[in-house]
Amino acid sequence: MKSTATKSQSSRERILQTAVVLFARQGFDGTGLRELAREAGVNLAMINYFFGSKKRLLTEVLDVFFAGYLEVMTTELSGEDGLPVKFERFIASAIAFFEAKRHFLIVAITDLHHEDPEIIEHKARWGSRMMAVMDKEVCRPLARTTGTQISPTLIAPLLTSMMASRYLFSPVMVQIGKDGPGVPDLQQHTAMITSLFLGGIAGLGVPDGAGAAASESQPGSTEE
Amino acid sequence: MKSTATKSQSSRERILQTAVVLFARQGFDGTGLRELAREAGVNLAMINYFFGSKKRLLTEVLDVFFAGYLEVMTTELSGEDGLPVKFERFIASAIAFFEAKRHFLIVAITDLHHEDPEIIEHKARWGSRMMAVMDKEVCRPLARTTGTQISPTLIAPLLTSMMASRYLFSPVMVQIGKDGPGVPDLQQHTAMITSLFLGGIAGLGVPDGAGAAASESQPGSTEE
DNA sequence: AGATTAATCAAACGTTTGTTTAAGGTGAGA
DNA sequence: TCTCACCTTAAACAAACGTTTGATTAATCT
Repeated sequence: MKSTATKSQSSRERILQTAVVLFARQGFDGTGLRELAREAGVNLAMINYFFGSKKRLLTEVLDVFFAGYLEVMTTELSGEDGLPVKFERFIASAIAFFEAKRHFLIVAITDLHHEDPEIIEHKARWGSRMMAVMDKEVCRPLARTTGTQISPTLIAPLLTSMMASRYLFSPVMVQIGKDGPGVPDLQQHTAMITSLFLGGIAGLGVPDGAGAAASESQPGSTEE
Repeated sequence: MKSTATKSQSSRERILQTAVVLFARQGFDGTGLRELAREAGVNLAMINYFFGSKKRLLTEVLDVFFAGYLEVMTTELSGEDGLPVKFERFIASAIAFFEAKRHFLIVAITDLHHEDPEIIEHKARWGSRMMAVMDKEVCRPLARTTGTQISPTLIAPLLTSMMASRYLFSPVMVQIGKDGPGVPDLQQHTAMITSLFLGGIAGLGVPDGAGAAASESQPGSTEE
């Protein structure tokens, strides 16, 4: 049973396309090279012939995702518009990118814990560049106009996690949805995150309760 | 080099405690039973003696996390208080629980993609119970008071992902933080999420831009 | 045409995998 | 002392792992 990769592609491309699907479904360590070769319709030795090692195949998968995500980030967050406009653009584009590269996203996030120094450092290099963009385009303007100090290492993972939640949980949610509420569609997901991120649940029409004092406890100025 | 498990615990407990740390660090498939036995200071055969199989060991780890998280959810979200108060309580308790059981959290989320039907169904059983609580205590009151229809399969993963982001990204963020902005502490993380979830970035002092029209595009009523 | 290169293949390399077996040890109750 | 249930052990099992080898094909260049 072949996966999405068609026979017309080159062997190298076929391996990469099949790999990301299997890695997303079974994990990196849970996917054997023989299974990958079989699904991709290539000989086992071709994988190491083209990629050198299994680990290097993983880094290529990661590069595809991080390069694309960084570009979305750079494109949508820079400019002269206000933060709400920037965020609305960014969230829409990022989720669209996640949808298109959903398997790459899952591999990138669920293999985040891989303690292999080579892999960790590889991801950290991409991460640093994203933090720089976030800091320049979001955190500094925010501090300048409102005085609120937020670290990019706080806001970036937070926003990314929100947008990725749909894909991280989908295997389980699909199973739940068998005889429960269906999985919400993409537009709902995008609208919900945009609305929530810009206005919180207050933006959904929830009146401020007595506990809304949380908005006064300024983040970014906590002593420890 | 022994891990956190001390020699005074029973072998069974020592295996479980060591397993969750290794699973979180290297993944389920990336952790061998011999390595686990060595780190826990027990004989290899003891693992299958106590747990029957490696897979059953994983389900026990998952049960610890899901049972605790479901309890937090049930406790903090029920009652007569308004939604903002409930959410503030829930976020504080949930993050405290995540911090205490951080390794269990990482295993539960990063192994979400395991396609093994037995594992998927196991997680779906817990998930269904959480969706029920979310629906009863959050989605229904929200629909009653504001008319906004949100599916629990949308809000639950979203909120969980926000709170878990700190732990999901920490391996990479620690590496980045080596010579960049440090990793924000726990209070900042909690305050940020509470503030953001209740009031969005508008609650941080950001004035509504021209693009804040997103708050008007009601989620939950999208046509496809 | 002959030489060179990239691509593909079957087969085997030595390890490591999860699991099982059979034999022993240990301490409490009879 | 014997027993019985529980715990622990070393050794072995087949299967799967990532990687390498040497030969063969097909296309490109001289």
